[in-house]
Amino acid sequence: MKALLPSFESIFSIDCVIFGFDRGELKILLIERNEEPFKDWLALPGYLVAQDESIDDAASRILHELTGLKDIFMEQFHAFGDVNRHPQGRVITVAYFAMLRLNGAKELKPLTSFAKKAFWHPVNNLPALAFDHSEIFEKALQKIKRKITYQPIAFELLPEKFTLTQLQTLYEAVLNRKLDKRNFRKKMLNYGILKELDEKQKGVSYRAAKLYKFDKRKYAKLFKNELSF
Amino acid sequence: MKALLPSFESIFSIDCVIFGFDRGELKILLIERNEEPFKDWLALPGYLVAQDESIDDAASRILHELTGLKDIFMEQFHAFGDVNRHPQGRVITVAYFAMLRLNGAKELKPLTSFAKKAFWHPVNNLPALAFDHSEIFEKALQKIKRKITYQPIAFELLPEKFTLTQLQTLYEAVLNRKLDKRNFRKKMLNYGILKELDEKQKGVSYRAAKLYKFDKRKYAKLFKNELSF
DNA sequence: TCAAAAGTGTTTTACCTACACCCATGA
DNA sequence: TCATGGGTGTAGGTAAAACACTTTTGA
Repeated sequence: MKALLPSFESIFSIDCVIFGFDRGELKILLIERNEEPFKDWLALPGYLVAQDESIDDAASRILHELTGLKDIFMEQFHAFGDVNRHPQGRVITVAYFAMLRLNGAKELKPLTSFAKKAFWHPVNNLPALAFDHSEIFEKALQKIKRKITYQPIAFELLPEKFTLTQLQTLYEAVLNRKLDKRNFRKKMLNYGILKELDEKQKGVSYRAAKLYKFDKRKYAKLFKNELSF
Repeated sequence: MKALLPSFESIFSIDCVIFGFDRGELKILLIERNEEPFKDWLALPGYLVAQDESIDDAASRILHELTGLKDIFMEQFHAFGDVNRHPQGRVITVAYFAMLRLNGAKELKPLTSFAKKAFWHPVNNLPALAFDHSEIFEKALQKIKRKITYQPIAFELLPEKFTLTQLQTLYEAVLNRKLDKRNFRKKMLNYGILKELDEKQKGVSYRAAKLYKFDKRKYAKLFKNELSF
């Protein structure tokens, strides 16, 4: 029966919007393309999916090959399928996003010649990007803005130990507005998902702040309960 | 330059999860397939996308051709791309959902022979579906459960004029639990997005309830403001 | 007059918001 | 000793949750 039917192959791609947070600034990961179309343009890390890999697997592989980053948990957020989004024909793309801590020297090094280089760029003043990647980026930004208000995804962006001020700065960067310090701290501590450490910041020329850790165990418990109506 | 590059065609599909609400029961729209693979199976309305149509356009066309329904606003919610989800080869699918009022005789009539028929089926006790459609349906259900708590999508499912009890029954069906009548009414009326009509229910053998309309103008104003942190 | 659903208020508790000053530290 | 960010409390308003009885209507 199957033999009577045609057999399909498909061309489609994955694009990744990877957010990082560094010295108070929200950034995303870009590559410089080394192949047509859009050779030499800046673009989101993205490439075609192989016939024998699931889209989730493809996302991990592509990110790794183009940037050197591994074991990043990405979440799918939208498929982009305008007819002319790719100059060579019909290629839809499935977009993923992730949040990533930039604690120091996570090296960015493309493993293929498809990308000349990979680098972090502040989300403000992004240059024009290849394909419809600017649109994809905007949609991802909207997504995390919303998501950060009901899930503590922010912790992915910080080093393991962080101060409340760092956490607040991050929220302010994502939401793009100032928050009240006292209210912010109260609310965060009330969630009960922070572990206070017996440790303080070091190497600052002012009063050292307490360090905190994100308590994944408590978080899991908290968010098992569905949102209330 | 372009001529040097290969030109792509792609095979991929759209599947639609259409929710309806009828006499206190949440339902979805299914078709009975008339073609291989999965001939004679029940499935979500879905088909392959043409090369020259965007995925949003394809979703509308496919729903129309398989069920006769037109001008339904659908929202994309997820792409499914496991390697073996389609027995004929690599076919990823982009899934859309919509909520729809079933006020009486919206006729379901496939325009192509691809579907033998289209019909509504209660979401409880769904039979096995073709491909990975059960998984797609589950994801859509999760999606609207969450969405109904922060956006009044429920109104799409009700007739233009409805009673507060009907509205509550709908929320209870989607969320799958009982809600407090007084709190529900207070909350709904407080949103200010309901217009009270000078009309009452007819043909019931008990005290007739007031009818309400959804006030789209006020709703638009309310939800322009972003969620507060 | 009965059955069935409509309709209605209060209290308690939790959370949000706005707002300003002293403290600890290293340079 | 000074500059810098760390750290703290309160009052008022709003919304959520819990909870039970009376009213209206048609059969």
